Amino acid sequence: MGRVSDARQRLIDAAIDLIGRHGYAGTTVDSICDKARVNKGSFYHFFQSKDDLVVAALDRHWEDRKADLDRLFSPAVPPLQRLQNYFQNIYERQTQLKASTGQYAGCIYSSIGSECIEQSPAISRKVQEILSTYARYYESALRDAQAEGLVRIKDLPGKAKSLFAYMEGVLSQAKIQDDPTLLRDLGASAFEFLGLHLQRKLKAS
Amino acid sequence: MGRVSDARQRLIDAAIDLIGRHGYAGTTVDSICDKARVNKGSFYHFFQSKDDLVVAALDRHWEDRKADLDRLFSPAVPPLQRLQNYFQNIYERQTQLKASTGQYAGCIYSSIGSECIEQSPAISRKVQEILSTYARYYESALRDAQAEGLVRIKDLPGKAKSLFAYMEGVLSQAKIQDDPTLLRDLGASAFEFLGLHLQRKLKAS
DNA sequence: ATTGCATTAGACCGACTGGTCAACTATTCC
DNA sequence: GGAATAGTTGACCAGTCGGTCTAATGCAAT
Repeated sequence: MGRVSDARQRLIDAAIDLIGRHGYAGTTVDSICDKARVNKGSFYHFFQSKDDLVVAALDRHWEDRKADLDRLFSPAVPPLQRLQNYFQNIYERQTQLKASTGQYAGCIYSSIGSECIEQSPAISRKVQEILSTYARYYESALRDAQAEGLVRIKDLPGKAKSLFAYMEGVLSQAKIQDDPTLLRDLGASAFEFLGLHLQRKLKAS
Repeated sequence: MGRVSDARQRLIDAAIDLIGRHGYAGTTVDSICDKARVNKGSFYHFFQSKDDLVVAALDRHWEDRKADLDRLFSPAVPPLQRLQNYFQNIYERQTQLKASTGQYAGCIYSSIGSECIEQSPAISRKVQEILSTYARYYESALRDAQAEGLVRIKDLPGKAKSLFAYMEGVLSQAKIQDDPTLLRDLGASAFEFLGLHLQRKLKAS
């Protein structure tokens, strides 16, 4: 019953784009409405508040990203190959985003998270939830690699968190310094972090 | 001639604290004035704009931090020891900030930087300047370590940038996830990243 | 003591903030 | 075709934003 509309989706898409570029506080409800070609009243028909929209946008962004990760981290792929493909994917994603928006996007979860702690509990919780789910992909791949004797890691969950933090750091620095080299070498550096050298060990597996 | 005042300094201190917690856009000129017990008129007597204050605050923050770094990265200290002391210093700093403000502060340069690119060129430039100066400490220590045969690194500037990005990532994730473990293990993890194991190799140097 | 100037004070500005509201319109189901 | 319902519209709100302005104030050097 009633009419149907994709305004909700348009608002979410606009929010992801704008917040990715200008941050949470730097993005206004009006600017989101403008970009989505939606009136203020419609915004508050679909969302209770700005924070509500941001949480929905995070959910939606993660839904999309998760589909990629599920493919890249498929157990059908050898564990170290998963990581290599994944880091390659990050490089390609960021390169593409830079081409279309003019700058590296970094990680939207971390960007929003570091801005919103102490300001919006709802957003913080969502970001924390996404980031810890995200990091589990690392842990799983490393555990499989360990089981196959490809790596020797003492504190496996710790190493997974470290590697994840490294990836986040690279994304952040690439964005701030507008530097592609860190992103390009992300995979190779990550493998060194694991005590591996890309060419030799990967061929062996 | 005329009176003297420390209002300028109070404004900078207040800005560092507030921006560290709520970000650039999330910190208002009024809130800075309130915290510094300074009136709006005085603010604009000392600074041309909000951005002007932020740049001054970044300068001031870096001035203080630089003094610490100069001590920690003194050539009088063995190069790997410099890094160990430095990572320990980060852990202590963040722990202390968490105790006094209730949360890990992360890196104020990266936080502001990732928020202000595309919004404020002046602030972006300042952040980029500070971050690249900062990373030189890493490069210098690694070069000295290499010269003493303590590490074997092919792309030394690249490795320095990677290690720096790792540190930034750890700070960011520690802040968002409110997780002390990453910070505690930062030094040990960094040495693994360099292909070293803390206890053994450090004793050898 | 006076004068000159750095500083202080806070009312004020227009633009914009997140959010509300009531009237209106189109669609879908019966 | 007529309810019932989902979505649209844009004027409006109180509060806040970064920033301006003029008058007052007090210290420092003469």
